[in-house]
Amino acid sequence: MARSASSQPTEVELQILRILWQSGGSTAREVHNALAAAEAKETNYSTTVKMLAVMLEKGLVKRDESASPQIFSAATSQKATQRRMLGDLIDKVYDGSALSLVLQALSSRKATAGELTEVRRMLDELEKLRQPRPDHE
Amino acid sequence: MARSASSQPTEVELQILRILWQSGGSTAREVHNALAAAEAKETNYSTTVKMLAVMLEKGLVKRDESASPQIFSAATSQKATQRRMLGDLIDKVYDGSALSLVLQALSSRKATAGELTEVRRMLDELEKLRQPRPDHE
DNA sequence: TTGACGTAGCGAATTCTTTCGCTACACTCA
DNA sequence: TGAGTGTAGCGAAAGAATTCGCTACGTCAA
Repeated sequence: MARSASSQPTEVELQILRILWQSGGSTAREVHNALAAAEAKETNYSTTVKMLAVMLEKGLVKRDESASPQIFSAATSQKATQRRMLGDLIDKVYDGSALSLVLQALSSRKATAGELTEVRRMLDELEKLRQPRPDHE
Repeated sequence: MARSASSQPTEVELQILRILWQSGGSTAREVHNALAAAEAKETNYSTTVKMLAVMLEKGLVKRDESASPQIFSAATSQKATQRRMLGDLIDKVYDGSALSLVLQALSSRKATAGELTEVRRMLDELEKLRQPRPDHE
């Protein structure tokens, strides 16, 4: 039976997901090579295949079996995964305060002027959105 | 020998750290109670003690043995841990782009007007800081 | 056909985290 | 003093994630 994908993807799973997000879809061999290239990871090819099998069982990846060799791709978008993991971090490490996370992200990593401008633009947009509906559940 | 604290604190370790950050220092019993209160965690008291021992070995917590009962406290500040974990998330899930994390944090969790103002203030400050030293490593 | 090479998959070993049972020791108070 | 209560610690079980060895099967070229 498929294991539940209850919690966050693990370390290695995340590495694989990143590869798949970037490529859009890869064979096991391609994933393995990318993995080896990215990290100093010197794992066996069958380890990669096993990880893909586990992830398939968990529902983290999809597989096109009609293709040969089979093509794996991420089951969830990068955005959705980011959102989930971000929310998790906020809850667990920032006591639920998105604000303090944002402030820390802004201050700790030095942003370029262009990036700051971008953030301002986002702020403007958010405040525009607030006007029409001053209060909603 | 002390295990290396190479990677991130694990799930339970983080829960314990949160308790210690909040209290500033607690006995094993206090940690255990807080743990039980926070989660529906119904773990044995000796499990908590063991976790503290493991975390001590990893260097995640400090212990005042002169006190009785002993007092445990976090070895690293919440801020420092936040910074490390945030950096980690940015690297691993946001391809190193702090900007896109910030934008997503702002857009996905609806912020209050006050919070948005706060972010603006931070932006102002950051841009002020940029002026005097237009470029530095 | 058959040998070389690559993909696919299973089961089990290894490693790390989380859990607990059991023991020892200190302290208190009737 | 000694029964009761609580802290401290050890070693090992249970669980989860990661790794690999070995086998089966397809394809392709000599």
